Amino acid sequence: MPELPEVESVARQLRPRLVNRRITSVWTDPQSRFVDVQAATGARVAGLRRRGKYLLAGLTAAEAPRRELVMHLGMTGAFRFRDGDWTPDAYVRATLTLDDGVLDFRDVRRFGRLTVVPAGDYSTIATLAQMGPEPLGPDFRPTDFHAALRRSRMPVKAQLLSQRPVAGVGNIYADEALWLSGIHPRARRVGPQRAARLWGAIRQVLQAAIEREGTTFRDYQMVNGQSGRNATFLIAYGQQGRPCPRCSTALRKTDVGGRGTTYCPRCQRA
DNA sequence: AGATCGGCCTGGACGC
DNA sequence: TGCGTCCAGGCCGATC
Repeated sequence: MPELPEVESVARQLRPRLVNRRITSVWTDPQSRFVDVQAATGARVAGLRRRGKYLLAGLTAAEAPRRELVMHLGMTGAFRFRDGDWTPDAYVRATLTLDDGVLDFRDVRRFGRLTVVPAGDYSTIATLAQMGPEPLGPDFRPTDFHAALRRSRMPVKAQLLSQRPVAGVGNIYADEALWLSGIHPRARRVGPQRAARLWGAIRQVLQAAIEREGTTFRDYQMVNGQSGRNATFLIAYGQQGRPCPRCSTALRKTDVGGRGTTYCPRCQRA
């Protein structure tokens, strides 16, 4: 489940090997969620950045308007270069041939997406178009965050997963941040003080996870094939039945907005 | 227009 | 052993 720290780790490994390369040909699996990726053929990759859980590669080509290759890893997406230890793989859904190598997009469950759009035009990608501020950037401020949470009556966890109040938080880090800030995932009203605590908790759990190159719970792998090291540091996500480190109450698993949710029934308050 | 819910997709865990 | 069922969940689109 690649969320912001996982996608950031992928971006850091992908960037030096993709930027300034020319894409000489493109292959995509017709059964997967790919749109206009052929339009990347012949272009040069001018830059690679992360926005929430998306990777955005700027593309330049002679006699053509600027475009962007938008990449989302879905649940099981991973990029791998065909290096020395490469072997054929039935789960490769797309291949970008570069002027100096071959980059595969492997995705067992086909939730990943690759799309080429006019540069900056995300109108066909609603989640990206409506995405909230980067949680580790200067535009993410406690007061604005509180105001954003007040604009909806959905449970706070569902709001986080919507990507609108803040970018890049998924199921793992939502559970972690809500535990850290002592807020019940089903809370529908979060006051300014609790919003500020959640603001800080989101930044804290994401920053720590980036430093450990993400959480590998099942499938997530970096471009070099390695796993992230954050899984053993999780306090809430997937830890149902274990004692809460704050109050020793057994963590409970429930369902919020159709997503598995683990929380402390005693010290996370609605 | 916002909220809700089912569908997508596959492998793995589990029960009988 | 083998089969069936359920679960994981980011995002999208249909529907209310």
